[in-house]
Amino acid sequence: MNGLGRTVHSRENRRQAMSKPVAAFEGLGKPENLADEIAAQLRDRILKETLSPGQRLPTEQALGAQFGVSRNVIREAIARLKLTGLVETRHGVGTFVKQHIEKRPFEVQQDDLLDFKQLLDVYRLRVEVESGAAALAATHRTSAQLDAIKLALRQSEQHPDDWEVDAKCAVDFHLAVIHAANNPYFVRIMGHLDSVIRDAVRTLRFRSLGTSRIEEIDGEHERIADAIERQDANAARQAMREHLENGINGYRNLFGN
Amino acid sequence: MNGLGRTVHSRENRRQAMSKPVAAFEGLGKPENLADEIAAQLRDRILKETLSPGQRLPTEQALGAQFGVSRNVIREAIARLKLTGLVETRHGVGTFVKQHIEKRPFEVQQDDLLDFKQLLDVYRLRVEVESGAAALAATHRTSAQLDAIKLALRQSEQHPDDWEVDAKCAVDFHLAVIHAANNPYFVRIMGHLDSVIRDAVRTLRFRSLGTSRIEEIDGEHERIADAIERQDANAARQAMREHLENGINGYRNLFGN
DNA sequence: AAAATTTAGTTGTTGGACAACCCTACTAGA
DNA sequence: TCTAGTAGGGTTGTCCAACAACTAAATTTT
Repeated sequence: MNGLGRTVHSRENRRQAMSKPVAAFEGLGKPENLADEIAAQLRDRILKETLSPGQRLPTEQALGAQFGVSRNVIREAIARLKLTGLVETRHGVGTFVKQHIEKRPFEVQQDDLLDFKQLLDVYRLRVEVESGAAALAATHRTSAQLDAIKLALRQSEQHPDDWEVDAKCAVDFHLAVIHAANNPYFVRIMGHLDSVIRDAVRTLRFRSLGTSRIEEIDGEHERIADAIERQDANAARQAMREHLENGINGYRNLFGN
Repeated sequence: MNGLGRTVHSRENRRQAMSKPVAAFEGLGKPENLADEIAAQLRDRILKETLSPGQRLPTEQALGAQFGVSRNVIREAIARLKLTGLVETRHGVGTFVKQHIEKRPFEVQQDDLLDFKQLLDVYRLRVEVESGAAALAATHRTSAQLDAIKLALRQSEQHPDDWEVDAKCAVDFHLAVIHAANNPYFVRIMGHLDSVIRDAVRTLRFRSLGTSRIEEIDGEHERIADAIERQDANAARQAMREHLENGINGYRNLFGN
């Protein structure tokens, strides 16, 4: 044994499974792709199991034999790990687990968000970032951006009945605030966090508690917009923070966190 | 013309350049790798030039011909773009620029940080995240983690003379606070931001203004630690924010931002 | 006209080959 | 004996040619 455990599908099994489109395996998930599947498995082994920083991975040939795939697929899998900063390859020497994994780019894996605790952790990060964006918007906004914020607000108030339209307007409002910060990095990370949170909420089968809060939400949005208009950074930050925390508190009671 | 412009190195030129180790090209940067080089070029074309969302890229064969490399290299390059969320491949159909680029994982490219304005934008994000981490640390810390924070503080005070040791202790202090938040996502993104900022500071050739501030820094650290000990989240957040903003203000005056 | 089949084009995967590179061990000369 | 150079094995990087799996459109059949 060389420390990497057993392969999951023998080459023959995989071949069978792929010719019959029924696909015997795959409890849940995305693989769809041999390289993705293998990259995910290697990532798990690096993060959880016995592959410590600086340690060398088996050769591409060996990995190919273990997983029952060609060297090319292994190379693509390793390329993914390289890009995410988990490993590093040295030409003619081998592939090694990186020393400083903490430097790697930030990304939330969908697999991570299976329970409410993890969703809450991500949400807390979102609260900080978006509150900061609101504060920056207060001091850095252009007048056109302020108009966009007000517009989203007014459109939301015009549809107090229609549930879906109202939700869309709320999204527009938050987007307008973030863009008003005039900081591309806030836009980038909020885009990522928002999509991740949205997916998680869907897979955890939350149903909108928001409908019971629509008037309060409008009021909170108004306070945020006011603070941004007055260029009061601290007030904007605080208002946004309270708004976001109100949004999650309903769920927190359900889960007792 | 098919919209992708001309190739940079013909196959023959590249072959020559590779047999002679002098390597004719390489103005600056990392490529080292054909796939990396090509992935970078494709990324530029998607972000800046004429490749709009939803549009289809040329086939892998065509790209290989254009760049003068094998289809395999093109595949690895596309795999990188796929992972960073820029493109999406559909088996048997083609490769397409993704519609919602904003969902892609958060990563600061080193190329982005060439001037102080951009560094400041990233730093603002860091301020928000790390202040939030301090607040979380105040409410979520274990007693062992509080001890670690205090230890880093005391070690820093013990070396008021040694410049390098003091800097190391400061890093330890910030790390201890972040970990005390007990939220893996804060750790992850702070790791990324910190390494990016560190690199940028180096390449922009800043020299430590910090030496003139060592006593103040110790005092600010102490206020942060106190607030965390008292479990006063708002005070911790505020203290950390002021500390970080003090740290950048010296430079801001230099650049007039 | 609608349904079934064929066909062309594209990505996914494979296996083998060679180049470039690093490291170690061995050998030849001082 | 010690040092410098060389040869060799092992690993990653790149290329090539082929086939499988898949999609969409064209063609044929009903």
